[in-house]
Amino acid sequence: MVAYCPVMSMDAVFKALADPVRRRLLDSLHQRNGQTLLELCQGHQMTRQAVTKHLGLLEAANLIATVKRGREKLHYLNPVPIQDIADRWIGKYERSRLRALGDLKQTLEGDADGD
Amino acid sequence: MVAYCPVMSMDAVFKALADPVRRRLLDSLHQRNGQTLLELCQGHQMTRQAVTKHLGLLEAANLIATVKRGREKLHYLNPVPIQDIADRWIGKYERSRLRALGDLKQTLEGDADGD
DNA sequence: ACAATAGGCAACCATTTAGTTGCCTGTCAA
DNA sequence: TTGACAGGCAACTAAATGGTTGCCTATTGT
Repeated sequence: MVAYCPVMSMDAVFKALADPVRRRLLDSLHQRNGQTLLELCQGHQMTRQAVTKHLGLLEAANLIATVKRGREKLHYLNPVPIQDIADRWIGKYERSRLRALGDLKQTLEGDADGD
Repeated sequence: MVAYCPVMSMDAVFKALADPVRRRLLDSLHQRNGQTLLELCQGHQMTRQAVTKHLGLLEAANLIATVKRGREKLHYLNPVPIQDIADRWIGKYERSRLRALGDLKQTLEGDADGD
């Protein structure tokens, strides 16, 4: 097995997820894994080549893995980087959830009254 | 209190998080909430105006809230949209974590042997 | 009153991005 | 073996992005 690099550029993952087309592609693979390029093009109002570029970004971010089978190419979802972001980045905001808005509330009150 | 709209364009949140500068700004507010614009500019190798634009995107995505106090502007982190994405989008990939790579493994084996 | 401070706004520029078209290669099936 | 199918690659275009400079307004402190 390939040793998984913990954060193969977290930035690439964030950037890859920034586009709605790419998120739809991931959603599509989530529904049915192992689709070919043409299958993934279904329902997207753009050329095959455009979809290829999006898939290239997803692959660069390690969000999908591909396998060639004969003349077609199968695409597989890799949810690990998403999980990684959830753990390493989102997690810390989760914890501070209540505190953050509390600070704002306190400032608003202090501005008017100082209580 | 303002009724919080569950998903005030999830796309805006993803796009806002796509830039490392904006993630650093959020991290900075996470460390010390309620900073002024000039405070947030500290350590960023760019003009105040550039930072203002980044903060504008973060505010549009509802990731920060601002309060004017005199001539300065205080910025407060709002972690709710991040939480929202974690719950509504990332969550479903978490669940399929094992299945996804399992599919790929099966294809690879099937390609060679069919076991 | 006035200089300094905090910030807003608009125009402009360079780079990146998202998409296109056109053409080429490799595989499969009749 | 040859035509159809799946996909790769490169050049080009339009629009979005990230940054700048220049100037303006409002607040503050002396």
